[in-house]
Amino acid sequence: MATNKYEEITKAAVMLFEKKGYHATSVQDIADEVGLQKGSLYHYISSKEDLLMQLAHRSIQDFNTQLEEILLNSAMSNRERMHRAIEHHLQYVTKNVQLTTVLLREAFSLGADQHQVIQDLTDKYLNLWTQVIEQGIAAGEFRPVNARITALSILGSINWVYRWYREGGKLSTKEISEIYAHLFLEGIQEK
Amino acid sequence: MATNKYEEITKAAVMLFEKKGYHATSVQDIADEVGLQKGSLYHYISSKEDLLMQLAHRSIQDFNTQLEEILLNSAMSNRERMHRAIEHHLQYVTKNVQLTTVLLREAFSLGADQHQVIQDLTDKYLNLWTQVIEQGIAAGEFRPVNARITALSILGSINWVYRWYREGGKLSTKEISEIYAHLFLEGIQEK
Amino acid sequence: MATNKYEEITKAAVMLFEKKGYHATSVQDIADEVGLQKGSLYHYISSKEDLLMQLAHRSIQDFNTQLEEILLNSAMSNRERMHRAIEHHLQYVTKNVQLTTVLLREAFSLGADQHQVIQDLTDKYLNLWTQVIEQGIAAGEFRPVNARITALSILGSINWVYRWYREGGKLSTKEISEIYAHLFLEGIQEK
Amino acid sequence: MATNKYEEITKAAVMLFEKKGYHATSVQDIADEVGLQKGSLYHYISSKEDLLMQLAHRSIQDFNTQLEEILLNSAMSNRERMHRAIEHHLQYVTKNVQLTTVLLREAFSLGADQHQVIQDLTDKYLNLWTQVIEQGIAAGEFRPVNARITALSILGSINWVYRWYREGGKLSTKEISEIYAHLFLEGIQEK
DNA sequence: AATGAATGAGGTTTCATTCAT
DNA sequence: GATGAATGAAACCTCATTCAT
Repeated sequence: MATNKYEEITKAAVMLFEKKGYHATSVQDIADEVGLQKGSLYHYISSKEDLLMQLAHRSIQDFNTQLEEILLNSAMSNRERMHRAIEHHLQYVTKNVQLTTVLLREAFSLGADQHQVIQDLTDKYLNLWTQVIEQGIAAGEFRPVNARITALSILGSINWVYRWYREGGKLSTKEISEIYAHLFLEGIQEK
Repeated sequence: MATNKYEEITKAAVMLFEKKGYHATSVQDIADEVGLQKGSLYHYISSKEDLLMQLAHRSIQDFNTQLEEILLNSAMSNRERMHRAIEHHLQYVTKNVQLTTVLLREAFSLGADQHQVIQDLTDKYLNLWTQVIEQGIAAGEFRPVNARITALSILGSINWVYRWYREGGKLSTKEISEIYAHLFLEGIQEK
Repeated sequence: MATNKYEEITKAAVMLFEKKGYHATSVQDIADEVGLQKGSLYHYISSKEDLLMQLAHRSIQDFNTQLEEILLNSAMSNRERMHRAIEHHLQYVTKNVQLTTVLLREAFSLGADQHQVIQDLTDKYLNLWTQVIEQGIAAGEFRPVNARITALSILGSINWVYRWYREGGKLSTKEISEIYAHLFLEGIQEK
Repeated sequence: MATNKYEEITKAAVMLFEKKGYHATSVQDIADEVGLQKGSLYHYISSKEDLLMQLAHRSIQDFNTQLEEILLNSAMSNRERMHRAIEHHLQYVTKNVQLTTVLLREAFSLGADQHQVIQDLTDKYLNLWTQVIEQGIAAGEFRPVNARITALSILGSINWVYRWYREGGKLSTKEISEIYAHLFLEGIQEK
């Protein structure tokens, strides 16, 4: 099914990094998983850390691309944008729990330079969210909240999902999205 | 200055685990930090992992104790309880960022058994939050939301704070609390 | 000269375990002996203990195989069998003093599980000897002695040889065998 | 019951050395056993190795003393001497299995110098046995066997008993002695 | 006599990576 | 492209011993 060996290695790494953690996964483990010798892996990857980097990078890029698309759609209100952003984020997390876990839990293990690259892309993602909120406030759709803190709080909330979501649970991704969207838009207080 | 060597070791470990991560911190690093030989550390700790365990355990216990106190206070409405719980949680996180980081980021590095102990305490904490929400719903204070998912979303949000909070930032802990409390209670939507 | 690195390691280990003892021999010592880095040894062995296990196992297996062959030879009287068994045992001990020493002196250093495996094979060997004696009694060739104790006493005696035998001594293995065989068959008493 | 602390330590060491082996027994283990701190032990012993030395020394001295007494008894025939020597040796082994084990299994762990001291006393013991046999041959009581090899074979046999003897077994020490004495004097062959 | 903190050397093992074949 | 031998640094931990109190 794997179109090529690198993809295979990548999949094995995601799976193992998620299951055992980056540090606890040895290059040997990955080699075993794809049926190669340890040494042979190095025809495809330049280092274990680089493998992690590629994965984290791919994941955060996906998040950014996805959010940019939503923002570029001029037909939506900011309320709708927010709703869609939450929905897409959660969809990505739940459809790619392992990869998301690698990004959110393991990227910290990267060396300072590489980590900074991921950090910058993460900041960019945060900024896009902040922007949606600011636009919503400007348009009178949202209350005049602190946009950055609010973005951080929403993102923290929906990122956290990788920690508890398991496929085949009671609620569909769609249902979870609705709960989250409603929560952030309306709050829990009875009016 | 240190009243007790074990506390000193504990502090060094928290600091190093937060800065470099558990795996990247060697026993040598800790020994250097407290001015002991590597071997001498083992008069105080039984293993590096146990050191991590003690720290994580202490932290999650603190969280639980704190929340239980709020719940036992019968004079409050559930709305007030929620508000106070958010405030206390954030206060703990911001006053103990390093320790909280060790709990939330590094506990995963514990062996299965130890990790389960922490997990169980964490679940207990989640259940206490869920309980507040359920009581609020029963009392007509909150909308009839899915209590567990809502608890998870709020907790994820306020836990995430360890990832971006830095002492001396623009906002005080109190102000951050207000933003979070308002968000979860009222939502961001303009009425 | 070595056809195979693992054999080389094995030989070095036998030599060192015999000379210095298992505990006093470090993995470093073995590595030095074969001209490898400490870490490189682990391409060939899974642990120092396993190395000991392999050696002990090989040795006791040899003993068993050898004795079984004698027992399967139906052409012999039990007196002849006993004589041959003593001779072969002594021949193995004197031709493989180092390996025998590892088996008899160091197997105790194995962990409980591994040690039990060796113990079971040793018991099996004892049982084969007991069997020869019992058959000899049944056939009227031997006096009606306690077969098990007698087997233990003979085995103790010929095992002990590893403690004093040195190549190039006054007596040949053959001569030593004759002395032992005569002793156990006839006793020392003048008739 | 212990008349003094040193005796207590000595007993603990014998027990532990026998159970776990000299190397696997830590000074901590011994301290725990007698209810002292590790450091406090050194008021009584000069080193762990010295402790082993004292025990081995005591044991081999006992063997020698015992045998010398038998030899000094001029009233006995050499046949009787041999019988008594076997009986006393076995009695010592079975009454002091732990201590005998320490002598026979662990003395090898002593440093070269100390080990030589034990070796010399052991050689002396062997010589006493050889002497009995030689006297018996000279007196026409024994066949003209190789006295040293015969002594080694008998000693090996009765030393080996520490490997399988367990208190409360089917046979009494007396019965075991008879079997051994008979074996070496008469052999197993039916006349 | 007893403590317990501290040492420092040494032990086994793991592991990412390289490279000749 | 694949192997697998080899590296060498670093990891965690143990332990006999010392010594000031």
